[in-house]
Amino acid sequence: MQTKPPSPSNTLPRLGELELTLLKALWETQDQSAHALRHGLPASHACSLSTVQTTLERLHRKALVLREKQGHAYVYRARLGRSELLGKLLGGVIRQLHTGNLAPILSSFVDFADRFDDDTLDQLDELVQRRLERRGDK
Amino acid sequence: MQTKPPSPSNTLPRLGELELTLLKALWETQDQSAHALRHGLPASHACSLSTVQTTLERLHRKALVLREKQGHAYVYRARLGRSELLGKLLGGVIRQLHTGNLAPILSSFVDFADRFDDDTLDQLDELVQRRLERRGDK
DNA sequence: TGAAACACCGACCGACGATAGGTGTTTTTA
DNA sequence: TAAAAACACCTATCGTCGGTCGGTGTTTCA
Repeated sequence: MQTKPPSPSNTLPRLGELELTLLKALWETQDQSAHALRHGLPASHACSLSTVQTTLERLHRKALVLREKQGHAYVYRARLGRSELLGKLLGGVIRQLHTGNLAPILSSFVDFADRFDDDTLDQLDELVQRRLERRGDK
Repeated sequence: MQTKPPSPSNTLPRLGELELTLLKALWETQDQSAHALRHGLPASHACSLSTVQTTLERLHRKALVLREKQGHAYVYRARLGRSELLGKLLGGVIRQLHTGNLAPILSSFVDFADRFDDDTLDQLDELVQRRLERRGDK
């Protein structure tokens, strides 16, 4: 019946649907107010201003958005770019499952890329090559 | 005050700490009973047999483990390998964040690989090459 | 046949995301 | 300048989920 220190360890910053929607909106257009964000919401996520504000508050606590008083209202801005966040999340998932060597992870990802789309694997190849070259320069 | 159909859409099968621990144990040794699993638990996760059973039950509902009656007790087995699960989870995260084109995601991943370790990028290159070759065969 | 092992049910807790009303302060406007 | 609009901020409720067990009934076995 005892509740153990409720696992703060393993969890990666969980993102809800509205949080994600707002982040995406901020990636589209930086520096938006809660009001503006609310009106940019797809009809499927319509909700009150309060809800948007609370959610932005949470995002702020999670250090995923920055905000600044502009007049008497806040203006929000994503703190991480989409790719940076993605990197963080991928890292989180990977850290949960990897066991010392990364090979299975890399393999999974290549699998994923290959399955996703016909030329995704080529894109990946391209990126890796460029990265390898750049590294050679240093 | 209305609660909207609480987002069944975007979420990927969230995994708790104990769930993950049990899965890992099953990857180490297939076909274990709840009892055996319980005793294989690291001291930091010690808990009652009921807890292990409930958690396995959830894992079973999530289709992450298979089970089979052996005598009158169940014997559990991971349904997905570690890499398969990882692929699923990665796919989930990616699907949450991608916006039509995968380029930023691939780029993030290459970044990640490059930062992780000195030869991870080479490993990745190796895997991509092999995959490209295999594809050429077909 | 009695004890041990186990599945199954139900219960409770804390965390978290979504949702929103109310209050008070600031800004704008008529 | 006084009323109205826009906001931040606080608080509260709800649903879901993972973790944690106890109790009860059934199966197995010594």
